Amino acid sequence: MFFSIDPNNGLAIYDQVVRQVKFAVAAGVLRPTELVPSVREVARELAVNPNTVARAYRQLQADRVLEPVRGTGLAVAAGAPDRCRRQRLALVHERLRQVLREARQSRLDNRELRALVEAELDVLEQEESHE
Amino acid sequence: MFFSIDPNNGLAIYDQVVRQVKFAVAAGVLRPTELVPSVREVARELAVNPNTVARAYRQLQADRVLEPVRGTGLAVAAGAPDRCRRQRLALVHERLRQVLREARQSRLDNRELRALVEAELDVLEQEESHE
Amino acid sequence: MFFSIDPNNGLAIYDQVVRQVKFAVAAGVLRPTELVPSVREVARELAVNPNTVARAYRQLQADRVLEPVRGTGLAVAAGAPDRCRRQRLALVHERLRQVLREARQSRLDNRELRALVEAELDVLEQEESHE
Amino acid sequence: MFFSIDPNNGLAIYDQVVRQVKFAVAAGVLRPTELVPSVREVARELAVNPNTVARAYRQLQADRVLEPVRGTGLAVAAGAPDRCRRQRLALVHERLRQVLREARQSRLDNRELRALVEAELDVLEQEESHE
DNA sequence: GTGGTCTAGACCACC
DNA sequence: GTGGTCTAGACCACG
Repeated sequence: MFFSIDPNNGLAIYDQVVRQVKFAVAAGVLRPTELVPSVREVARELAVNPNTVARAYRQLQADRVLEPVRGTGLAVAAGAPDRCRRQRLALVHERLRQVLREARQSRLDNRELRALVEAELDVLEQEESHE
Repeated sequence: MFFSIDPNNGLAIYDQVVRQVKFAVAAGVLRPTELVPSVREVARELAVNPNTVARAYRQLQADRVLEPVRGTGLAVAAGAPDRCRRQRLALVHERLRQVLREARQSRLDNRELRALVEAELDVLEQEESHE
Repeated sequence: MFFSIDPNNGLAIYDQVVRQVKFAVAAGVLRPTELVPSVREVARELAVNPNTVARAYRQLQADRVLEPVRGTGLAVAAGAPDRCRRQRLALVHERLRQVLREARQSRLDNRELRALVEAELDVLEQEESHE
Repeated sequence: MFFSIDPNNGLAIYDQVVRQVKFAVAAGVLRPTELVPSVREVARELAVNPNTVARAYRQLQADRVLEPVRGTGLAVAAGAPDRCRRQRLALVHERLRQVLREARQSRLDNRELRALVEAELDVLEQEESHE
């Protein structure tokens, strides 16, 4: 599936779902008119309360990423990929900025920060290659 | 002064205070036996409720970074610099990892992520040179 | 219910709650995965401010006795019974030692102290049999 | 000297001083008309703020254990030994009861409690013989 | 409904 | 003046 949740992310679970759906749409993994998995299905897979998924889907409808198809479910909206692509960088940027800002308060200089980033990127790459 | 709070940090205010005190101790800005500014003083400067600062200071006592000097205030504990230095990297790492993990889910590759990081580092540097 | 508070205990209310939860877990009255009564419920029963109970529960989380179940409440943690059993004697010992130390300063000898203890134990037994 | 303070006693420092003076008077270590050491002297010996000792002495005057001798200092009052002897047991009893009450809540039975008390009495005896 | 955070303001003990 | 405790009540996120 598309989603993986980390309860200790700092981000609310419903927000993680929202963001990941947007990422999937931006990346073309989910295409316009395509149906997203049902609230219950996602809830089961993520071992999360259905209300939480429902809330994420509600948010995604408000953001015009999903739209209801009567009697069928929720589908990716027509203009969604564009909107999501535009948001994607901003979403990541925003969080990255907060973290780097704090890192600077901790008196780490740019060199040390770059090293940190590289170390983490390596970890991520390893995780991915193991899958 | 030492502290600056960002309400949209994702982190609770009391947690930001905790982290910044630890950073200050790790960096040697606050030295053992030195008194930290009083709850009321910090609360005034940050325009925050004294209870919020008190909670941060309570947490810092639990973490053995601060210790009470009866009727006088809170002082940096003896072994605190070591403990804080050891924690500093971990604290930053932790948050950085979460953000990068999400960034990868957004299907940005390492090259793009590095560009993002560099862009943000530049922004930070400019901010600092303007001060 | 589990808890009973004595405002003139010398101990802070939140601390009494902390200790009693630990005792209950040590005694097996509260078992792992079991939910503790909610902050609001305990607050109502003890006629105490919810924040006070919340503080106790926060402390118990820091001590890894309780752990959050998102949106559901707080549950007894897996390793908690062991931890609590190990702490139980120490907690009681600690307070007992302080009192006996003072009692000796009052120049009561061991014989008189034992008599005092026996007298109090009798009182307690009577109280309990009356219930 | 008469006094020894334990900052982690749970009891306020000034209260510990009050109680110990009463104990000393009850035991005849301090006799009527005898001068007690000056606030400054006690404060120095206990490494405590003079205001704290002053407060204790104020309390002791209110309790008619000490009385001022103009231009000289504070002396043990005439009826003080009787009053203190009567209070002594009550003071100790009170604290002992609280501790034992908590101990029972921790589900220790009388046998275990007696063992605890004996263990602590032994510790105290050793401490005293070492002095 | 749950806990988490924050605000506002009280009182106390200690220095 | 200091920190510690407690109360009262608000808002939010999550289920």
